[in-house]
Amino acid sequence: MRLSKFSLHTTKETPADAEVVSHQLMLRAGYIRKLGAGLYTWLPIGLRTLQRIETIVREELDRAGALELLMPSVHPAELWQQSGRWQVMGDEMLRFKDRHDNDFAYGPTHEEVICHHVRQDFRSYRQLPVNFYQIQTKFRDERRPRFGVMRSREFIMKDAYSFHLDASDLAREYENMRSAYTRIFDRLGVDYRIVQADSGNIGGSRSEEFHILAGSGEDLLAVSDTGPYAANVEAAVCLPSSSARPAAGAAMELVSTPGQKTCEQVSKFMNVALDAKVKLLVVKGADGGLVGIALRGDHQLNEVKAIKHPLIADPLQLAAPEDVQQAFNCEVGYLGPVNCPIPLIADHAAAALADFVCGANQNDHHLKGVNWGRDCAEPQTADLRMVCEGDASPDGNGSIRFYRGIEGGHIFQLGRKYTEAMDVKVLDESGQSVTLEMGCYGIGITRLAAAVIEQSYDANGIIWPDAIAPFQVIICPIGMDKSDAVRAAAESLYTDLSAAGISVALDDRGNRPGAMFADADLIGIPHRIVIGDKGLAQQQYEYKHRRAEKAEMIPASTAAVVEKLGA
RNA sequence: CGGGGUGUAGCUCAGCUUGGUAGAGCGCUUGCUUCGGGAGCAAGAGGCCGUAGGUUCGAAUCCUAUCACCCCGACCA
Repeated sequence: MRLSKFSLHTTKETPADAEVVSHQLMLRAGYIRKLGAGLYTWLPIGLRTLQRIETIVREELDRAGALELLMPSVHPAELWQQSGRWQVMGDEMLRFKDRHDNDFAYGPTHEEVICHHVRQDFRSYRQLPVNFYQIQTKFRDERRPRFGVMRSREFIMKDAYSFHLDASDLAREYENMRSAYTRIFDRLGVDYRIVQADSGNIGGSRSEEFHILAGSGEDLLAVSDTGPYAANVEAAVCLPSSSARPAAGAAMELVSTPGQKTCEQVSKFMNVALDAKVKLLVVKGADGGLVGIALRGDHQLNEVKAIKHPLIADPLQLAAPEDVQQAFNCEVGYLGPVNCPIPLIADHAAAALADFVCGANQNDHHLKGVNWGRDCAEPQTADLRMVCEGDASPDGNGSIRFYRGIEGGHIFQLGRKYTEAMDVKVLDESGQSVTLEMGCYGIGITRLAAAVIEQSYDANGIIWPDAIAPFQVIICPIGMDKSDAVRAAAESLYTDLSAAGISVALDDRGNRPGAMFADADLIGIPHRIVIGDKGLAQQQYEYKHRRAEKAEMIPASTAAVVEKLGA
């Protein structure tokens, strides 16, 4: 491509409303332009990178045996009403009416539509298993779009859906997709981790996320420092301590703690460590009443775990202060497990404490030297807390460290959640009607482009991995308009590389060298060839890799350039 | 959805407190000189100051409403 004809719009200044590096660089390098909140135009150079990502995804999914199709982005409401998600989805789903006053949604995901297709066309187990995918624009009306295309409202996603006669075949395909994703992320050339995940609203059993590690990532990952364990903190398991609870050593004692309501205040006031204290949260129970959750003072409640507990209401709701006052006859700051008037669940770590400090269920008072089983009932225990850095890894191998990640892919074994609601069945070998097992597998295409940049840039701009660069190599001729030799050499190299099927850009815009180099660095082309009279006099081109400190001279031949590109 | 902030030239912003009819840098056009890390000089083009009301002799500036966008939080197949 000749840059003089490529409509490349780079800028020196960073647009004011870009927070993260990838967003700033994509705007500056002319990859994207904002149309509205969470809405972006992909300019020609940006689209080239996007299409290269799509190509990798297509190649690996095709290789894994998935079939590409294309579903509508506009969905009739009936389908979503049938699955029950018309009500569940809330404002995140963009809804509108057509001229006949019928309800529609712009598809945020396609489980309903693919289920509809499969129930229409699939009759027999002989037609299974099957895995359909599409690469398509989705819309989710995010409450707060941000970080450019990392969290936009309209975005391009690869979504795949597989259907199976039984759970074991679903598990087989899940592994198949998992390795296809591994190949995709390997080919993208990024540092990523596969982490155990919560399946969220979409439901289902097993679920893993593919995260690109980056400090600006929105997700926190708990990763073992020496072992293979990795999980999104939402899903990270906290095991009970292996050592037995110490024996009670102190007598229970009432302490006056006027005005000391938070754990931090009490800890300071009584001069006890935060992790020697038990705090009590009160939430709505599944039966409509109140439930107490006991946590160690330094721990935080994990809401995802909490709502899965049978006694706790989903969604999680903190009890109103008036309701707590009524049940405990004291204020929220002084609650504790001793004489607790409501059902109580203790996190493993809180239940492992002895001689602990807690609220006395009496205003302006706490208790110290409290022991489970002696001063109050042995509690029902559960894993309810957020994992902490330094915790033992649940697989018994190493301890937990935190990383930030950008979710680039997510794979789920959905089971029958949707196929049951949507009535997706075939006849099996014995002529029995069977509800199918379903899996779904997503990759955020547009987000990946930004995520790669978050991991690969420097002060001068983007540094693309070869696999997804918009051009492999850029030719920068110095003084092309003045020197016939330079022009001839640049044109001939450009023609040769193009003919060899190499994706090449020729900067024939007539810019000064500094401007050319600055643009080449900013847009992130991995290889650069500079052609000038000085070098040509020695029969040499100058070669520089985008990551290299210094340029080097190579023989002025197409073969020498091709060799560099392959290296 | 709660809290905070910003809308002035293509971009980044100043001007607003104390009302008097609009500025800078970058970019763009033309010419000359330059030409290995975003060149210099000169001359230009470009803005109903987000929108609608109101106050005033007079509003970018004060008031009200509204819209858009950004940040923090909550939320997130």
